Amino acid sequence: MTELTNFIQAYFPIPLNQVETLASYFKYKTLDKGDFFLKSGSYCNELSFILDGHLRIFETVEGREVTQWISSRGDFITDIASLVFDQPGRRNIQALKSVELYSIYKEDYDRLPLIIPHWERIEKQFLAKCFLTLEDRIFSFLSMDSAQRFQQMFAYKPELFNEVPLHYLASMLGMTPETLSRIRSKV
Amino acid sequence: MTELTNFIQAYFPIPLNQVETLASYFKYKTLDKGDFFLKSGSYCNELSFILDGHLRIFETVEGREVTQWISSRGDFITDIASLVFDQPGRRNIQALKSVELYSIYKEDYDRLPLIIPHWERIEKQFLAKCFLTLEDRIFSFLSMDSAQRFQQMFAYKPELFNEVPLHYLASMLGMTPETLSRIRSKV
DNA sequence: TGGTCTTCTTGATATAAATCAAGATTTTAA
DNA sequence: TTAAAATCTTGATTTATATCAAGAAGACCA
Repeated sequence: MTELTNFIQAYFPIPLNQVETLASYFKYKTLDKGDFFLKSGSYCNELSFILDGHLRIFETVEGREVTQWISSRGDFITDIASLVFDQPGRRNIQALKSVELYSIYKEDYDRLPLIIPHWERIEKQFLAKCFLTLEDRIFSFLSMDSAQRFQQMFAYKPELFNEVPLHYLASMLGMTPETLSRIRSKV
Repeated sequence: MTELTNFIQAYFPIPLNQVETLASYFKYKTLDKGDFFLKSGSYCNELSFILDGHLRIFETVEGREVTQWISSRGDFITDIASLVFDQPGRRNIQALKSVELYSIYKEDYDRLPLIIPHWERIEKQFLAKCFLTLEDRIFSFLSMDSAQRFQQMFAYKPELFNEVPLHYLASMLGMTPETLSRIRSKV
């Protein structure tokens, strides 16, 4: 369980004893390659922490799959529309390899404000950080060409490019697999 | 002041008497055309509500201005990095016409959790909604061409296209003014 | 009022990236 | 172990969009 507590500490600025308390609500589980963490339209009733493996967030648009993001070891994964607003999940989330997770389920998650002091504030700050990250990603589409977006992503998460089929990464970067291949061959 | 309370009610699900309390912290101010609400690198110490006019959020990249977003009547405006994390503002925010605002300043803003019950939760939900909006915008760059992005934006905020110079909108949509002009001429 | 600046459009051309196609390599599964 | 499927690359071609250029219309101002 120590790995989980380390990750929690990295994300949430709370005292050590509360880290332990928070960690105690998370339950270990695994997904096999191809399993769905969430299917679009279903409810997502968990917030999960990825211990190992990759989860692809995607949607099918006019017959082709558009990959929004790939989450990996050290990332949290959930569907905000479900978890925060009790709405149907907006995207598919599928394991690209076998995945190890620690999950807190909605029943426990909803009681965290009563258990962890200032939980709502901590969560607000967590969401604010996500907001800044998404803003930067939008800005990258407004200001960079394909090669620059590749370089930025490669600098940010180099291991992805070994561990995940490249056509998913191409989609996530807003380009075709052929374009990504040609960009890579020039470096 | 009733307009402000209406807008607050639309955004924040709190009882009427608290709406009044919250509204009492906001101060009216105006900006002239061309004035900066925020300059990149400076601290933004206010959360503001736009009563009238348009504010353009942009950054200069390699000599050219990239417009990230244009906020209008009914929108909130601030810099999250400053307001939440006390960091320098990330973008320029400039009035495109004369603008009327109601602003709450950081000193008061920071005390809201003590004044408005469940304020942190309300704010968390507000940020979660922003998160979903930004996600959708990212998805539009992954799945749509220029004409589709134009149509989506035109359906969402048609009045913008009368009231704001089109080259700013083009930049915000990730295309050149010429491309936007040609797309428009086909409709 | 006239003149300058900004905005917007339109045409010609260039460029980035998509599409189509095929082959090579690797992975998966029977 | 082998066949099938998935992945990745490379080349040829097409398409979407950017760039360059010029002119028209409107806004702003001295």
